[in-house]
Amino acid sequence: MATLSDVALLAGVSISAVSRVLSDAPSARVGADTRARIRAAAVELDYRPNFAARALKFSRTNVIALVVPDLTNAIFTDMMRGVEEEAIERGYMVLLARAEGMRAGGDSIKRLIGEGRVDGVLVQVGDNVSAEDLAALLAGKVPAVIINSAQKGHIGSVALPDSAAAEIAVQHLAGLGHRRIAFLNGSPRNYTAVHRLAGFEASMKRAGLRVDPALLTTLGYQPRQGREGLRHVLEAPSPPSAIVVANVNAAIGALSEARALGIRVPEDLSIVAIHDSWTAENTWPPLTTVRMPLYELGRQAMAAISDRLSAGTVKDVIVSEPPVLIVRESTGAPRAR
Amino acid sequence: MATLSDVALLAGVSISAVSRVLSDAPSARVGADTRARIRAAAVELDYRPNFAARALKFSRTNVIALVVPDLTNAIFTDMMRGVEEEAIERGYMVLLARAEGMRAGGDSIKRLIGEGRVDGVLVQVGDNVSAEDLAALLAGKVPAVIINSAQKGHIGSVALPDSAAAEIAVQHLAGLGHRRIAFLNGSPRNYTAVHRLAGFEASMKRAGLRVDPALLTTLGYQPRQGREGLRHVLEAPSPPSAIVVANVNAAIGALSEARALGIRVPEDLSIVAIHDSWTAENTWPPLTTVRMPLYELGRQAMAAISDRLSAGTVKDVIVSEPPVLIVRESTGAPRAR
DNA sequence: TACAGTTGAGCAAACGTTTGAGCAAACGAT
DNA sequence: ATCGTTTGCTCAAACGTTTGCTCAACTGTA
Repeated sequence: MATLSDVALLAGVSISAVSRVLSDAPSARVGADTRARIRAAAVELDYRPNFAARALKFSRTNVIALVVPDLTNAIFTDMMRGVEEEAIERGYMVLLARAEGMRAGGDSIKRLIGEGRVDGVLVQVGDNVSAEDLAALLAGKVPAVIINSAQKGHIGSVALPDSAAAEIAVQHLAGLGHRRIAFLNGSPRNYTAVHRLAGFEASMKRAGLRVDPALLTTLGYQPRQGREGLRHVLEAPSPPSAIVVANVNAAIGALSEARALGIRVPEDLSIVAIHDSWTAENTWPPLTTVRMPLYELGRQAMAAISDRLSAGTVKDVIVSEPPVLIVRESTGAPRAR
Repeated sequence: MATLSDVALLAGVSISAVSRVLSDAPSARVGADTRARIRAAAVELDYRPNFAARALKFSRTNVIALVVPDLTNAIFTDMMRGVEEEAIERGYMVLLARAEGMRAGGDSIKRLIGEGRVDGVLVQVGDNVSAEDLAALLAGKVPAVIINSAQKGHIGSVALPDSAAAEIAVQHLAGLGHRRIAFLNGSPRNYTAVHRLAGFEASMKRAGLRVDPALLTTLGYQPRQGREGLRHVLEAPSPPSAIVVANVNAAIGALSEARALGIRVPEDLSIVAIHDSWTAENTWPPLTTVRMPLYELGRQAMAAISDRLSAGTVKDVIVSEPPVLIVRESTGAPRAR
C-alpha cells in the first residue's frame, strides 16, 4: 500500500518526479541518477499505483463487465477465456456478472455503469432476454457490445457463424444418407436460433430434403427442453432418423431421453449438436458436435468494446473462423428400411 | 454521470449539504425543504455516487475477488450463487478471477490487492495449487478466506462436510449389499481428498468391509482421471462391484469409460459420485450422487471474509448442512455370485 | 437588551494520482 | 558579460467524495 509520496520521501524527490518516472512520461525531464533512485525506491516499497485514484483522475477504470445469462451454458467457458485473454492484452480487467443477479436487483446494471465501476459492458443475450434489455442498454447511453446477436448499427455486436454451423450438421447427416432430419432449436426470439434455422433450411433444400414442420421445435437450449423436443418429434406421423440439436446441453438431454425411451443411438437415431464441450465427449455414445469458434467470439467481443472505447468505432462482426465438425459416435448411417 | 456538484447546483445548495442528505448522515442538520429540494434534484439527475471517489476516500472498494481454479468444476456454479447472494446482502460486489489467469501473469493476484481493487480474496483451492499459493497469500498480508480447506488459525477457511459425504456414499452401497467398493479420489495434497478418504475408510470399517489398496486411486477430479481410475481398479486381482467417485465430473468420465468397456451400469458396476450437477441427471443411466451444500459453502465463505473485514474475526468453518444422497439409476444391488 | 444555545448551511482539507506551468541552475553562443 | 535555451525538478490544481470546523441567523431565556 505504498503511495507515490512514500516513494518520493524515500528517494528524496517530489511526488511529481516519481509519477513521471514510473509512468515513463515523455515530459519527464529527470536526471539519470535521480531516475535510478526513484526506481530503486519504488521496487523497495513494492509500489503499485492506486486503482481508485487513477480511476478518479481519468474517469475510466479499465474494467469491462461481462454479463452472461447462465454460467452453465456451454458457450460460457471458452468465450470467457477469449474475453479474458484479449482483455489482458489490452490492459483491461473483466468483471463477470450473472444476468440473474442483474435482473434481481433490477438496477444492478445501471449501478455498474452509473457508479463508474466499469467502462463498458459485454452482454451475452440469452434465450430469455431481448426487448427490455436492449432498451435499457440503449437508454443507458453506455458503451456496450452485444454478443450472439447483431443489432445492426445501433450498438456494436459480435455473432457466431450460426447458419454455417447448422449447414455443417445437416451436410454431415445428409451425407450419411439421412432423409428425415429433425431440428431441435431455441426460441425464435433468439438471434442465434433464427440463423441456425435459416442454415438448417438452406442446407436441407440444397440436399434436396423436405423440411417437415412436425420435426421442428423451438423449445430452448436447456437439457430439459432437449428431452421435450425429442419426445415431440418422435410423435410425428413420420419420425426422423436423425436430429440436429441447436445446443449441446439440450442435445445431452435429448440423448439421455432417447436412452430412457429405449432408442439406440446411433442405430435408431443419429444426433448431432451445435457447440462442443467436455460433457459432449463424456456421454454415451460420445456426441458428434459442431464446434463453434467461441474463444474467437470472446476475443472479438472484447476487441470490439475496446475499439469502441478508444476509437469510438462501432462494428457488427460475425466471427469468421468456421465451425468444425467433430465426429464422435452419436451419428451413423440410417437403418435400411 | 451526474456529480454531487451538479446536484448542488440544481438544488441551489452546497456540495456538502447534498452529500450529507443523500448519505443520511446523522450530522446532517438540514431543513426539511432544502432536503426535499436536494432529493428531487438527485432523482432528476439520476445521481449515483462515484465509485472511484468513494474508494479513494475510504480506501475500500467493497469488492471481493473470488479466485477459482476451474470454471467447469462442478462445485463452481452453486458456490458462486451462494457467494453472490451473500455479497449482495452485505453490500459487496464479486470479482471473479480464474486461477489460470492468475498463474499466467504471475502477479495478477498481487495486482488485484496491491492496486487496491479488492478488499479481500476468496480462494477456492483446487487440485493443483497449495504450497506457493498459501505462501503468497500469507505473505501478501491480504484478508483472505480459503474455500475447501482448513488452515487452522492462520487465515480464515470454509470447508465442506467431506468425510460425511463419503460415508453416505459408502453406506448407500453397503446397504445395497456391495462388499468390494473402490474409491476414485483426488490428489492427496488436497484437503477435500484426504477428508473424503478418511470418511470412506471410516464407514468401510464400520460396515465391516475391507479397504483394498488396489481399489484406491488418487488421480484427480477431471473426467479423464475418472476414466483412468476406473480402468485401474478394474485390473485389480479382485475387481469391485461398486465405486465411489470423489467428484461428479470424474464420475461422468468413469461412467462413459464403463460403457466403452462394455460394462453395464448398475448391473455389473454401481457408481456413486460426490457432488451433484445438471450433468449428473443427464447421463445414462442418471448418476446417483451425494449433493454437497455448495450454496451454503459460498454464503459462509462470503460471510467469513466480510466478518474478517469489518470485525477482524478469523474463523475456520465447516459447513454444517449435511450432504444428501440423491438416488438415481447408477446404483443397484450387486449381481449374485 | 444581551447572551447562550440551536439550527442551517458552507469552507476546505484529504484520499492518491496526473500534468500543465513555473522556477532555478547550468549551458552554449554571441 | 549577457541572453536565450535546455535541463532538472517542484508547485498546485483537479478528479468526486466525505467530514470536521466555522459561521451566520434565529430561538428562547435572563
